[in-house]
Formats: sequence, structure tokens, C-alpha cells
Amino acid sequence: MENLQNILVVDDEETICEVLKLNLEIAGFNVDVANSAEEALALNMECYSLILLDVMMGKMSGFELAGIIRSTERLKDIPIIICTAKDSEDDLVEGFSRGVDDYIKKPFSMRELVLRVKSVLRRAAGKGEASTLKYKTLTLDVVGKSCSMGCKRIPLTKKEFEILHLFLSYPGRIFSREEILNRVWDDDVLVIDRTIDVNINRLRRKLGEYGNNIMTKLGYGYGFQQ
Amino acid sequence: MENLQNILVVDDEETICEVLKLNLEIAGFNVDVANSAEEALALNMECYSLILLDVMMGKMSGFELAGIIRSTERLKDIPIIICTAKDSEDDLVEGFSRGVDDYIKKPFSMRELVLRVKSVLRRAAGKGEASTLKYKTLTLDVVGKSCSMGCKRIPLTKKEFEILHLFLSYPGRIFSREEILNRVWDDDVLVIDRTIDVNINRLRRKLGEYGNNIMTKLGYGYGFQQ
DNA sequence: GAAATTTGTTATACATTTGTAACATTAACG
DNA sequence: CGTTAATGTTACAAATGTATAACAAATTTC
Repeated sequence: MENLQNILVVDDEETICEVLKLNLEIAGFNVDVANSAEEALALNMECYSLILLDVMMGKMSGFELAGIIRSTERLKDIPIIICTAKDSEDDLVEGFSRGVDDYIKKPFSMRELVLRVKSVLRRAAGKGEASTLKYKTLTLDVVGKSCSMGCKRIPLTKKEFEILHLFLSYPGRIFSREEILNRVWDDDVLVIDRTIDVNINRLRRKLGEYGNNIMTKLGYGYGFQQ
Repeated sequence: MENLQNILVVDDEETICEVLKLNLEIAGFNVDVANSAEEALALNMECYSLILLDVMMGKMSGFELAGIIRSTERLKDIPIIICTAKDSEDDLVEGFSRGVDDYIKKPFSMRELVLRVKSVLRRAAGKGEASTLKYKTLTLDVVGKSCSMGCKRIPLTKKEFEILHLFLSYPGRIFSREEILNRVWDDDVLVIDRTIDVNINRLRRKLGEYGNNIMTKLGYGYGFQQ
């Protein structure tokens, strides 16, 4: 088993670490654990393909550790995923300014985590290759959270962006309103189905000619048609 | 009926068990019930494709049973879904650490349950999300909810799609009108048998030459002939 | 904390799907 | 053959699903 990729998990909660480790191992990764930023720094981090950081930790926060990693020459290209309790804008800004590659909000499913990890690794392997999703001249910059058609920028709101992100991640697939709700809206909010229709409508308009690629499948839901 | 997948439901509440059993059977599964973890252990669990566990049960909890299943060599790959009253972090952590595949919070709708069950089974089957059913040039894109003959798209309505989906899932099998009703129509709707005939007719027409593959077995029902 | 933006809801118009009834056709069987 | 039962076909009404606009509420921004 040569090809196993090493992942470092840094979190001060033992149980969380164990869960993460177990699930990532099941997904085929080799996982090491550090229970604090300091403990992580004591390791030779060079060997990891990806580092998974919790924001909230004892002395040094995940952000700080991310900053250190990014400013260390031999570590600066290692992808970092931050686990954050809430996705406050502040966190996002702080994270991006420190070069974090992806976020995952707690509580997250293990399935989702594994998907993100794989996605980030894929991106890293191709060197920025797939940090964007494309269809013809339509480009979605997943990291920069922006959208453009050719040279023209299309300002999307968060919901619009997330919906398009979901659709372009699985072109051709039809998502039920329930699925869209689960993946775009927070778990605790309660919105009616019509809300999705309205957001789809707004997105369609902003996408101009590409708006027609967002198809309605009567009785099923919506999706992006290639 | 070879292809029926077996599901084991373990719950100490008789009524819950009955409801689950009924609904899963309608969804096309074969369901056995155990009223306690101990009772479940007495069964030969090897034959089940999925085990649905309640957390709260008399002596042994669902988690404990999950732990036992996971640590038993010949059972350890069977997918497990846990039904939990509360979604406390603790429960989630405990569950994932024992290798549970999915959660469902009470109270849940039967529709949701069936969706989760199918999703977990699909995952377990190893074939990701993408799946199509084919017969010659006829292709049914199950995730895209679309149908095509060669390059030509055949727009199907939801009912038409669902009927064809059912038929192509078990080519050669004849479905009684009652079976078709149970699998294609929602539980609470009440339609007459002739409705199915009409929908079959519509489907046949849209399928053109393949329409002839939908055969009528007089006095029994309909099916797709390979 | 006021203005601007985003997001959710409601209401209405519109389009499609679906169910049913009525009648036509076909198969089974004496 | 002719009768009966089952299924095929058609047309239309009813039910359902979706698009859109307008407004209200929430959130963000300055």
C-alpha cells in the first residue's frame, strides 16, 4: 500500500479525532492525530498531503496554525481544510487570507467530509486545476466564490452561488427540492419549497443564455443540463 | 422474486416495527423484524442487506448491537442505519465511531426513511450515484430522470418514468396492477386500475418501437420483455 | 441605525400531468 | 361464431406543478 496519502487531523477533542481518523481510514487514507496546534508543530508535517484543522483549540487556534504552515517554505503548499462551528463571514475572510483551501461546517456528515477531502486533494494534485467548475464560458470559482461568463463577472448571492455550485458539481443530475434544501440551506432553517423555485428563477435570469441550462424536471426538481 | 433485498428492523415497539415493515415492503424490500437486540442476535443476520436499528431499546442499545455487528467478521460489512430520538452530538459521535452508515432522526417520514435506505444501499453497492438502465439503445438515466433512444431524447412524465424505471429494474418480470400502484404511486392516493392501463398506453407510444417490449400478460399485469 | 442587499413568502397566472369515463378493440372460451 | 371479460384508445376535466411579480422580512454594509 504505497499510495496511501497521509492526512493530519488537529483537534483537541479526543472523540472527534477518533471519529475523523476512523472514517478517513475507511476512505483509504493514512491518518495521524495531533491534539493541539503545538503538538502538530512538533511533528514533521512535511509528509502530509492534507491537514484538517479545527478552529477552536486550546492555546493556538486553527487559523494561527494555518498561518504558520502557509508561511513555512517547505509546508506552504499543503492543502488545509478548516472545521468551523459556524460559517461566520469573519471566519471565511480570516481563513482565505491565510490561504485555507476549504471549509467544513460542524456538524458535518462523514460522507461530506470525505468528499471534501478528496476534492481538495484532487485540486491540489492538478495544481489549481479544478478549483473552478466550468461549462462553456461559464466559470464558477469555487474558492473565490465568484462567477463569470467569459470576461464578464456575474455577481451571485450566496444562495444562488451555492445552488449553481451544487448543480455544476453533478451536471445532468436532477436534485429534488429536498436535496437542494439539505445541501444549500442550513439544517435548522425551515423554508418552503417555493423558496427554491424563486431562487432558481433568480439564478436563471442572472445566467442569461445559460439560464436555459437549468432545467426543470416536473415532479422531480431541478438540475443543470450540459 | 430473486432480487428482493432483505432488511432487518430492530425496535422494541411493536407498532413502529409494523409501520416500518409495511412501508419498506411497499417500497419493494423484504423485511424481517426483531423486537430486541438479543432477538436480533439470535437470527442469522448474514442474509440482510441492511439493518435498521433503534437506539433506545430494553437491555441492549442500538449502539451496542451496532458495535457487535461491526466486530463480527461475517456481518461487519452490512450497512446500518440508526433511528435516534435526539440528534445530540454525543449520539452522532458514538454512532460514527461504531461505523454506523447513516442516521435518521425521529420523527421521520416514511418517504424519508425509504430514501435513506435506498441511498445507503446504493452507496454500499459500490456504484456511486450515477446509474442508468439500458435495453439496446433505450437508456434511462435514473439520476437525471431522463430517457433517450440513441441520441434522441424521449420526454417522459413522472409516472411514465417511474413505471419504466420499475420495469427495466426487473426485465421480464410481470407486475400486477397492485404492485405497480404500490411502487409508483404515493401511498395515500387512490386511483383505479384502469389508470395504469392508460399510463402504460402513453408510455408505449412514447417509446416507439420499444413500446412493443412492454407486454401485457392478460389477467396478470404488465412488464418489460427483453 | 439607516440604506442597501439578500432572502423568504404569498398570490396569481400559466402549463403540464394525471385520472376518469366512454367507447373501441382484442383475447379467451364455450 | 358469439358472448364475456380484459385491455386499448381517446378526449376531456381535474389536479398538480411551476414561473413570475410584488411585497415583507431579515441580513449585511457603511
